[in-house]
Amino acid sequence: MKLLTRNTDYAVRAICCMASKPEKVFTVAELTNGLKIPRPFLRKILQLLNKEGIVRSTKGLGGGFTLAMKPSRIFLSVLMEAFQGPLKINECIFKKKICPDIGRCPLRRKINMIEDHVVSELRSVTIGSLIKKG
Amino acid sequence: MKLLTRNTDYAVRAICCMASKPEKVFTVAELTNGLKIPRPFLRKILQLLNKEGIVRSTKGLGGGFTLAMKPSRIFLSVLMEAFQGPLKINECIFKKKICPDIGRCPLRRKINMIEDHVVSELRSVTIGSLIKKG
DNA sequence: TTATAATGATACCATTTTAGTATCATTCTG
DNA sequence: CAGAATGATACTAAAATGGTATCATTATAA
Ligand code: FES
Ligand code: FES
Repeated sequence: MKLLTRNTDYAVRAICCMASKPEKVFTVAELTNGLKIPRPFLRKILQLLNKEGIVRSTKGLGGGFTLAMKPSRIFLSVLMEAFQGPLKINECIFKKKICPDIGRCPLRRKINMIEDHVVSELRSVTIGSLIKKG
Repeated sequence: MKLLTRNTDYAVRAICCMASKPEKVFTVAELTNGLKIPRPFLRKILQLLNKEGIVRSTKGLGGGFTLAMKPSRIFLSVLMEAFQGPLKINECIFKKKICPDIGRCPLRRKINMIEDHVVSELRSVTIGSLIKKG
C-alpha cells in the first residue's frame, strides 16, 4: 500500500526546507545538498510545484525558488494530487460484469468509506502542521 | 492510490463465485468462463490460495478447487496480504536523515493513524459480507 | 554586451512492479 | 495407460515509477 510516491515525498521535504526560511531564494543545488535528492529530479519536481503555484521561481543569476504560499496553506492532499493524480482509490476491474448494481456493491461501499476517510485525513495535513517541531 | 491489485481483485471474485456453490468443485475453466480472467493467470492465483489454505484443490480428472473455509471466515485483509504483502503503508524515504525523531514525526504519526484505520476497516470485510445480496 | 548562473521545457532512459504466458511434472479417474 | 486436471516454476510483456540529458530562455553583473 503506497500512499506517497517518491516525488511527493521529495516535494514535501523540499517545501519543509524552504519553509524554514520563507524569504530566502533557494537554488536547486542548495536544496539537494540538504536533502540528498538527485538534482535534475528535484528540478523537475520544483518546476511542477511552480506551475501549481505552490512555489515561485526566478530565473537567472541569483534566481531559484521560494514558497509562494504560507506553509499552513499548503495541503498534503494538494501535493499528492499534483504528483500522483486524483485521490481516488482504484475502481474494480469488472465494471458491470460482476457487480449487478455498483451502487449497492458492498465491497465498493466499503472501499468508498475507506477512501473518504483517508482523503479527509490527508486534507487535514498541511506543511505548516508538519514543521511545527515538538 | 491503489488499494487492491489485480490479482487480489481476481481472487475476490473467484472466491465469491465459488462461495455460491460451496460443495461444487470448480475447474479453472469454469471459473474463467464466468469471470473473464485469463486462464493461466487465474490458475496461478488459485494455486496460491490453495497454499494459503483458503481453497482446497484436487488433482486429476474431476478435480478442481473448492473453498476450504466458510465465506464468513475469509477476510479481505488476508487476501490482500497474500497477494500484496503486509498491510503497511510505505516508509518515508529519508529514514533518519531528515526526521530527527521518527517516533515524533508528525507526518509519520498521521500516516500511521491513516494506516491503522484502513487496516482495521479491511480486517472487518469478509467474503461472507460481500456476497449477502441486498 | 557578453559570460555565466540560474530555471523552463521536453524528450529520453532505467528500474521496478504488476500482469500475464509457457512448459513440464504430478496426480487422479476411468 | 490415456487424458484431464492441478503443482511448480521460469519466463515475458506492459505499465508505472524514478531518474537523466539537453537545449532554450532569462536575469545579473563584470
Ligand atoms: S464490482 Fe466493483 S466493487 Fe463491486
Ligand atoms: S522522516 Fe519519515 S515521516 Fe518523518
